[in-house]
This record gives sequence, C-alpha cells and structure tokens, in this order.
Amino acid sequence: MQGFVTSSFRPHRNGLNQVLGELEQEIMEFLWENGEAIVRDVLLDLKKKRKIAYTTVMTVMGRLANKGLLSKLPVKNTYLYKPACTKEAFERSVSREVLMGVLGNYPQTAFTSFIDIIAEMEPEQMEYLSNLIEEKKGELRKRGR
Amino acid sequence: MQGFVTSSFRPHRNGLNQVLGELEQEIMEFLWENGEAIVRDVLLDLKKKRKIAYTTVMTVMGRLANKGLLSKLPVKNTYLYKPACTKEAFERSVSREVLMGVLGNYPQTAFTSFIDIIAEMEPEQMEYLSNLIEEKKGELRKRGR
DNA sequence: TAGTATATACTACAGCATGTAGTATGTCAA
DNA sequence: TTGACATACTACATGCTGTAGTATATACTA
Repeated sequence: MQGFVTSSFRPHRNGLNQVLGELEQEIMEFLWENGEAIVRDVLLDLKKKRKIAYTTVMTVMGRLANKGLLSKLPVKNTYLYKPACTKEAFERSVSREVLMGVLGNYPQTAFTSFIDIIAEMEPEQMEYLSNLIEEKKGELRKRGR
Repeated sequence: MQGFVTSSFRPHRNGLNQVLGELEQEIMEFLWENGEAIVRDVLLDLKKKRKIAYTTVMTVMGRLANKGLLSKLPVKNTYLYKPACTKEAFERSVSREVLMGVLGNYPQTAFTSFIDIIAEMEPEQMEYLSNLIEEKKGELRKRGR
C-alpha cells in the first residue's frame, strides 16, 4: 500500500463505511475475513443477503484494485484478489490521515476537542490512553538522551 | 446552527476546503470577514480574481443557506446573508465531529495515532497532554466517589 | 411612463464517486 | 462444438459541487 487511503471521510457513518462506499466496504470485509477471493466468491456471499449482478461486484472489485486497496493477480482464466493491507493497517492509515488532517489544520481546536471527547468517554479508555502516553514519554526520553 | 456540519471531510485538502467546496469556502471566508453581505458584494470580491457569473454565486450562497451555514434575511428587494456561526465555532464543530467519528469507531487505533502525531509535531505538548489526562482522571475519581 | 439595471426563481449541464448492470467477447472443458 | 464462466467496455442513476442561462419581477432614472 502506498499513497493516501482516505480521500473522503464521513464521520457520521459507521465503521469503514466512513471511507468506503457501502458495497466497497462489504467487499473489503469479505476479503479481510477470507484472505483472498475471486469475484464469484464475493458474489455468492453477497447474494445470500440480496440480489446483485456478477458484473456489479466485478466492477467494484476492479475499482478497489485501482484504488490500491486490493491486489489483482491473474490465475488460470480469472483474477485472484487480495487485500493490499490488513484491516488493522487500513484503520491505522485512515485514523492517521484523518487525525493529521484535523491537527494540521486547527491544532489548538483539535487538541481541545480531543481532550473533551476523551473526558466524556469511559474511565477504562482514559486509563488506556494515559498508559499509552506514559509509554510514549518514556520512548521520547530514551531517544532524547 | 444545528445538525451536523461535516458530511464529508477530505483530510488532504487545506483549511475549510476539507469540508466545503472551493467556491463555498471562498464565500464563507468572505462572509466571516465581512459579517454580512448580499450576493453582489461577494460577486465583486470574487471577480477581482476571476471570471464568475452572478448566478453562480447566488446558487452557491443559496445552497450554503440550505445547509444551514448562512442565514438569509429579506431586506429591501434582496437578501442579506450572514454566517450562522463564527468561523471558530465552525472549526470546533468540524474538529469535534471528525474526532468523534474516528474515536467512536476505532478508539485504540485513534489514541495511538493521536499520540504519535503529537509526539512528532510538538513533543513539548506531550507533557501538557499528560497533565490534562491526569487532571481528568482525578476529576472522574472524585465524581465516582 | 418607458427603459435599463438589478434581483430572484428555476432549470440545466458537467465532473466526480459510487452503485448498478447489460452486452460483446474470449476461454476452457465435456 | 456448445455451454459455463470470465473479462472488458459501456452505460445509467444518484448526490455533491461548480457553473451559468433564461424568464420574470422590481425599482430607479431619464
């Protein structure tokens, strides 16, 4: 994976539908769960839930490959698609790009909002965050020496 | 202002062009600087830089009013437009909505990214951040008692 | 009062992203 | 050699944004 992953982030949607279309998301989820697939595999899975054409799935998988989210390997008389990165790595990219986008543009505001939001969250989360910070501070000290 | 402000956030663009179209952004900037304006005021300003039709500006200002970013008051034989909120408030909304969007979906990932970014951008802020968190934790403890 | 300038409403089209699918064509296996 | 399956290419719908034309109302001015 290279280049940016997040052209557009829709904060009020759920999960990776924030950065992917609905169908794109379903397809990526399937690929992440199964590691690899040909169009037909994905089609069969989607058909369990609704009517959808082979070519629809193919088109979208092609687009995902063009975006660099899937790799497309020729095998036999078809193509095998694989995720270009893990779901976790993808989420990290998204979260990093989005956060940099906010912090880079309105650092003060973003910083404040972040803290406010954290304060509204569960205490366990606070604890987790505070551990992360201490860890990071340790790292910085070590490197600074 | 009410409802959401950020339908789509484009992290790799600059300033409020992250949430507004290019022309929408220019118009909002003008309104924020000038407090209020009729279409012609904005038109004249934009025309300094480029060719643009009266109706283009009018259409987009109408759309901004529909989105709730501008208020539209009838005066004389025209309309007076005013920002529905300050630029700062708008930025706060954007930053809050975007951050909640990330934190709500992948809290751990977002925490890690956030800290990494701060550590890269301004390590001095790390201390401040960690103090804030400890403070919040203290508050929570007190309230929990 | 007629004409010109100015305003609005309505309509429309282009480009991009996404969902959707048809058609034409190629390939392999029974 | 035919049928199943694959692909490429094309196309259309919807929503958002930029762009602007046309028709119409209004108001000021000569």
